[in-house]
Amino acid sequence: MIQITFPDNAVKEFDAPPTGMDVAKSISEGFARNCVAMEIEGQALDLGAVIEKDSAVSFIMAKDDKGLDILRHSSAHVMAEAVLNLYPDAKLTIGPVVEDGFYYDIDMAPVSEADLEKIEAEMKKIIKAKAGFERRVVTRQQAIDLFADNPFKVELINELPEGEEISLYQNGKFVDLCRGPHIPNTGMIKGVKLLKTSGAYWRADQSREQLQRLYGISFFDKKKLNAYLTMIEEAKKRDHRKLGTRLDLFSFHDEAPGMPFFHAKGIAMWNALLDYWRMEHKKDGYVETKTPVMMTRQLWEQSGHWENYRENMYTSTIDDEEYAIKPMNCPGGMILFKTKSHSYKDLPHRAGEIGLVHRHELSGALSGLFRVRAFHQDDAHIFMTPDQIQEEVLNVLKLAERVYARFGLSFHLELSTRPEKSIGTDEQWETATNGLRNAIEAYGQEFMINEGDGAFYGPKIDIHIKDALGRTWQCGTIQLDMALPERFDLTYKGADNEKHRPIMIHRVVYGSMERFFGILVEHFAGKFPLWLAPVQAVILPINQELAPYAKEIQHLLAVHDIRCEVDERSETLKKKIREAQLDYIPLIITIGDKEKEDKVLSVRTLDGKVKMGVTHKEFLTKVCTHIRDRVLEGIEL
RNA sequence: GCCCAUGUAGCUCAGUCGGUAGAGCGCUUCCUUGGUAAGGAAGAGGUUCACCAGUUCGAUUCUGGUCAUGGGCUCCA
Repeated sequence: MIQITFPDNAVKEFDAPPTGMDVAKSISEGFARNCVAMEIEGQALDLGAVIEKDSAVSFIMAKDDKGLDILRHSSAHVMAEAVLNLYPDAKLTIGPVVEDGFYYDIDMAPVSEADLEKIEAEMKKIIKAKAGFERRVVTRQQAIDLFADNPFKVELINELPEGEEISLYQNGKFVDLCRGPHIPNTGMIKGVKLLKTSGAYWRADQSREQLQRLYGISFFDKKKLNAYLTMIEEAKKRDHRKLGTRLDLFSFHDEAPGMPFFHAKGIAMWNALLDYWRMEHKKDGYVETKTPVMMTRQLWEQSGHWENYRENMYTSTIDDEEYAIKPMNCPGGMILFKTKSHSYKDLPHRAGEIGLVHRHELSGALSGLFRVRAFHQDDAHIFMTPDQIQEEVLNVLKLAERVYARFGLSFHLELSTRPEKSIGTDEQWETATNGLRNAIEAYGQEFMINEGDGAFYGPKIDIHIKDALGRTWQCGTIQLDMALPERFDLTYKGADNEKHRPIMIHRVVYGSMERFFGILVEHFAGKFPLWLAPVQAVILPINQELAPYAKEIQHLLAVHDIRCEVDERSETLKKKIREAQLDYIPLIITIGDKEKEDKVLSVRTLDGKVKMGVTHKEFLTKVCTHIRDRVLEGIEL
């Protein structure tokens, strides 16, 4: 007699040791159909496993995250099987589940798009067979013998800790080394798609074998797959590189790889972002500073960058003296701090800098505005006494919250603590880490802790924003620095008339202006809020006689700080409207004789609605207020 | 930096099984003077197909290299 206890404490008895599937079916057939695996004493097991003794059992369902992971892991097996069917010489290595699907690293010839389709078709055959995954436990030697022709698997087997059960999973003829668990049968994979391939090194080690990584995604429900594919399509349509070209915002050129050229319209947006930034920072007591782009080697040696960041720095020799182009703003900030003596009464000292930095990123890492070699950080260095840490960090968090909310971005926080390789005393780290932790707790938002992920010079808080498609991006960061004040011997005079070492934080909110710009393009899909839109209004005269009057109106808007163009081409009104809509211009103003006579405007907004007979005064008041308040939503006239 | 793919007019792309290139949009001019998502016609535009070599009578097309872009890996004091 076996007693099974369910999560709700209900108990069921079985005459003979049941499998998980038996137990699931005893609840109902429908329930069993949605079961993926089960959990006993915190261990995930196949539904096919026999329960030998009285146990508390909970089921992992298709709707659970864990269930989806299991499905995807099984999908990786199916993909591996399909590859082996088509390419018998391929050697499998590892095939884990990742955030967005699964992959399998395989030692084989490079795979093309067409090959991917073939593999996917083969997978569908396997899925149709609805075969189960059979688990088998073997000895280490048996496993090694079985995978004798696959050095990768042998390496993995040899690394398995002594005493660990070595299990194999068989699906059809295909056998793979695997811990499990797996779905009851391949028929549960209702939607699967292979997405892309890439090279990857065995064990992520450049000196090891180059493998082919095949990426795929799968779902229990075909509709979910379609929704996912639609989301990818949507993301492609929003691609900031495409929109950046179409909306005439920025471009890249061979003459400066990884360094964007901003066009007039891009800079209009850029300046709107900066105006806003300056306003928020002034409110919070920041001053703005600027330090040189290029400074001597000596400075970088003092800061430690020459030793630790050299390979990413651009250097140059002038008049027999070595210089480096700054990859970070902090050393310049140190020099600025030292231009005068400081009293504890002046602290905290908040010095902002929109600093242009250059970092020589690997050529293969460059990607639109998201990964560039030259970018502007909305940096600031805050110098303070140790007991000001918590409040200052809290202030930065509140500032970041205001800024992100302005764009309709939510965010979450992650705290990174002391890494193995680090400088400073235990006591310093404790003060610093507690300061950050207390600040987040005072702020009152949940946060993740990344143990050991801090910089070697201090702990940090990273702020990850979430965009309109649900993608997250790390933008803001607040880093405590215990190294630079030491290296530059920064001091302030305390109330005790003694010299003290200030605590310093580096912080950014946008992060990289360029990257944030790119994120905004994708977040808004090019349809920017009015205050940010590169062209806020376009004026369309219905015929050419009205062009001079249209220009008068343009002038009227321009003196009210509205970014405005006139489309005086000899095209039909329909066509000009269509093009203005496709350029996502928030205000489309048509000018005819009526408007001229009555001194009114007809205004079409992005939603396609047209409001006729808006007086000039009414228009200017509403639009200027809307822009001044940086309203996220569309304007109602 | 590594693997794979791509690189043709300002933009999006077609094409040449090796015989010195085409479309749509955009641009210019003309006709149309239009009332809320594409009016019509003509024309210009490629130092000739990213760059440099090689094979060939002949290369944009084949081969090799370089550069750039994209996807990933890696890196991220």
